[in-house]
Parts: sequence; structure tokens; C-alpha cells
Amino acid sequence: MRYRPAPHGLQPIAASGPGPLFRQARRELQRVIESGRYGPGEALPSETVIAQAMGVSIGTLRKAVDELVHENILVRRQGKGTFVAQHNDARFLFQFFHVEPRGEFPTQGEIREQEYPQVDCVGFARVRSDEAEAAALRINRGDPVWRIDNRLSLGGRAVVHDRIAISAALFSRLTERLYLERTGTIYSLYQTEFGITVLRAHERARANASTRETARILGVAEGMPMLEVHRLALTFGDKPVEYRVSTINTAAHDYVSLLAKRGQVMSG
Amino acid sequence: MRYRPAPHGLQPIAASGPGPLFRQARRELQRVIESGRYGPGEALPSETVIAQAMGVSIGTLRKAVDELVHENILVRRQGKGTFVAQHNDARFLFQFFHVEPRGEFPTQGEIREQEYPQVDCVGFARVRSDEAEAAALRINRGDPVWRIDNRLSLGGRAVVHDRIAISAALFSRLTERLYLERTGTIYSLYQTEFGITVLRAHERARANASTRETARILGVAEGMPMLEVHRLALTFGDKPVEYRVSTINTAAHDYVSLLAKRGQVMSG
DNA sequence: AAGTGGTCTAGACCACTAG
DNA sequence: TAGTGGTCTAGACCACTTC
Repeated sequence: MRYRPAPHGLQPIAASGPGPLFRQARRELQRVIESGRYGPGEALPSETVIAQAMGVSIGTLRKAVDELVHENILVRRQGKGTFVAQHNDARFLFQFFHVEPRGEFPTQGEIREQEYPQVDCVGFARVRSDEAEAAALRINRGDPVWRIDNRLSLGGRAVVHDRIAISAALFSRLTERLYLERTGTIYSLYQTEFGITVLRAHERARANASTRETARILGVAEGMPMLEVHRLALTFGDKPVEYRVSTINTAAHDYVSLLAKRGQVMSG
Repeated sequence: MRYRPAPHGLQPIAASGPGPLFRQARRELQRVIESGRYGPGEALPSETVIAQAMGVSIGTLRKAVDELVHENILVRRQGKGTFVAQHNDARFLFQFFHVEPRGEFPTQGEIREQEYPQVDCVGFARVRSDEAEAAALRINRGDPVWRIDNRLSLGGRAVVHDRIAISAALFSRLTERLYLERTGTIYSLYQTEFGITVLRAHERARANASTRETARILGVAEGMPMLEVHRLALTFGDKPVEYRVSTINTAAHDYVSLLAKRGQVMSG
């Protein structure tokens, strides 16, 4: 008979590595998830099984899972199991979209129902990366990237021009057709077709006069004050995945800072 | 002998209220903190004492404290105790200041050392609230507010014009002198002098041409694209405390979105 | 040495989901 | 009914701070 590895692929935590036990358990869990052994939307083994496989108590294992749930890597569903997070879940739709119609600040715990924008692709090309793209994606200047331009509309009005750059080496299988015929968000495409999960992002905002190109795409006058958001999306290990510049017409819309949404707070 | 209440003021959790036990414990803790029984910077009784007083196990009590720590209401210090958070702690200095010199996105876990701005007051007056101030602070239009204008400088360059509005009824004891002679941030002043702790804030950003007033204060040309951040700062119970409009010259600086800073994520 | 928060355990019981 | 995650307990031991 051939040797058969444990079907779950989980290693017992023996050599007392650095840090507390629950953090080692967390790393081991993350290792298995990154390995692709459990894909997006799949259920992990039950907590008791994992705890036994790792040789830790269930309380310790739960603390490890808590951290991964908190970082949106896992999702718990009571009575069903613990699942690898996927981007087409409703709960992640707005994790990276922060433009809303202008309005008053919400009162009390009021939750504004958000609209997801209509996306129209206005440019798709394989080009050589410019300075900013290369620096953000940590590739060499001139290395090929896919550069995708989209117009985002809310309530029928063009509000955002997105220019997306992703490494052509990393997304070599990408085609315009694959992109246009996707269902769901582009982050869902990254995850489903390329196995790349966007976990978090850096965002920096500034004001700038609209360029001719953006003015044309959004139908505004050239030189209008526009809000420019530069985003670097990261996957496991803080590896850069996507560099995106969103140019927003804030005549009737706002960019809503994330700390606004719920009683969350930095861990410091 | 006179009856003497328990010195800590904590009530046992008897009537099984709504939700799980640790959440009731959390509410009871928050109640005592809001009551002012323990002021900013003061230590709470030890976890074992609190747990006994409430009649819950230490694990349950710790879960309650975990939540309050996560929302920056409490701070744990191993070996010393659990303390009510105060705003002049170094860890809260940048919780509400998000302007940085333009630069590349940080690589890996790199931590940028931030500079705290020099603040110069350029206006202090008691005026009748305008539409936006009244709506944000949930007072009647025309109700008096303190309106404070500051110029914030980084590296010797004027970068931000802050216009702050706070209810004059809520901060009736405020004087220009008290404001000017404060040590620390204005949030520290709210907390120390008025017992009002800012816990979190809503922020919305947009681009706008600079007004004449802001142009003068910051020394830029009128009509330049400026980044405008509207912030509503809240205390316990999501009660509004301060409405602030920050107008930022983003020629050489960025507004850094909070989700950038660490692997934190919304709780959903 | 004494007191604090931090970690870890082993097990009981509850709430939810599915067949 | 069986399996999952969610809560709660009681206690042991560790790491850090202060005296």
C-alpha cells in the first residue's frame, strides 16, 4: 500500500516556533490556505478535526481562526462550517468601492443601502509599464502590464474613471474577452481565474485638475477639480497585485473613508 | 455604620439580558466607564476582581474587555493593568490625522515614521451655526457653535486648513485662552477639560477649488484643486461632538486612507 | 514575592443547519 | 439526529511589572 498523507494537509505543531501557540496555528492554517488545498468558497475541516490534527486545544485553534476571520481570509457560518472567503460574497462587494452620492452623515447606526456601479470598459491594452505602475507593482519599468480603463456610473451618471494596471507576467492568461465576459467584480476574476486573492489595499487620495482624457470619459470640463485615489491592492505576504488610479467626479458624490462604516478601529 | 457601595461600582450580571453573557459584561463595563467612575488614564480593577464582581468567569470577562480594547476604549498593559484610553497617548496621535508627504507605497510591513503637524490658530469665534454644521451636529440651525480655524504645517509648509465647529452649549466653558493654552491635541482637550471622549469618526472626501479664504491661509492661488475632508467625530452612543472640514493642499502631500495602515478589516 | 494581564487546556452545553 | 460553530467555565501556568 502506498503512503497516504493526511487528507487535510495539516501539520501538527511540534517544534515550538516563534510566538504563542495560537499564532503558530494561525500560520499553519494560512499556509494550507495559500497552498490552494482549500479554494475560495470551500469549507475547512471542522474545528475539532483541525485542533486534533495540529495537536492544540480547540480554544487555541479558535483564536487562530478568529484572526483569519478578522482579516477576511476565512468566513464562519454557524452550523455549517468555516469557509475560505471569496470575493463574490455580498459582504465583500463594497470592501473596495467607496463612492457614494453626496448626503448627510448617517444618524445613529443607520445603514445606507449602497448602489453598485455600472462598469463600462473603455480601454484594454497590453503596454509597457510606466514609472508609477512599475514602482507600485514592484516590477521593472517597461515590463509589460495590462492597462484597463473603465467608466463607472451611478444612477446613470458617469462618476469614476478607473485606470487599472496589473502585471502581464502575473496575469499572462488574461484576454480582453475573458475580462469582458467575466461575471462579478474584477477581484472575483483574479480569484477565480488566476487564484489570486486580494486581501487588503493601500489608498492615497489627492485633488487634481481633470486631464483631457478623463474629462472626455466622464463628460466633464477639462481642468475641473477631481478627486484622485491611488490604490495598491495586495495579496498574501503583502505582494502587490494591482495598481489602480480612480479619478472621481465629486460634484455630486463623495469618497467615503472606511473608518466611517462601523465601530471598527485600527489595532495599532 | 453607613451602607457602603462596592468601591468599583460594578453590578453583578443577574437578569439574563439580551445577547450572550460576554456582551452584557461589555455593556456593564462600558456603563461604568461612561459614568466617569474611571477617568481617562485610570486603571480598572483587575480582571479577576471584575469577573467576581460581575459573577462571570474570567474568560468571559476577558472577551468583553477584548471588544472594548478593540474599539480603543480600553488599553491593556501586561503586568500593570487595564486602563481607560486617553487621547494624548502616543498610539492615538495619528488616529485622526491622515496627511502625509507624497511618497511611494510602503514595501512589506515597513512603517513610515509620521510627522505631527504644527498647528496655528487663525480664527476663534462664537457664531451661529450654518446649515451644514447644524445638520452634522444635530442641533438647530442658528444654535451657537465655537468655530475654530487652524493652519496645519508639515516641514514648515502650510498644508491644511481646518475649520472646526463644536456646539457652544456642549462646550460652554470653552474660552479662546483655554483653547490656545492647551497641551496636546484638541481631542485631548475635549477629554481632559470636558469629559468628552472622541471614539470614532465619519469622513467623506471630495475635490473642490480653493476658496479665497483658504487660499489666503495656505498661501496658494485661488481656484486651485484642493482636497476637502468632512469629518464628524463621535463619542459614546454615536453622539456627534465635532464637525470639521479639512482643506488640504495635495500638491506635495496625500490623504492616506485608514485601511492602508494595517491588516485590519471591517467586521461586517 | 506579589499582582497584573497573556496563554492554554479540557470539557460542558447551546444555537444553528442539514438530511 | 448528527455535525457544525458559539458560549462559558475553572483552573493551570507563563511573562511582565513593581516593590
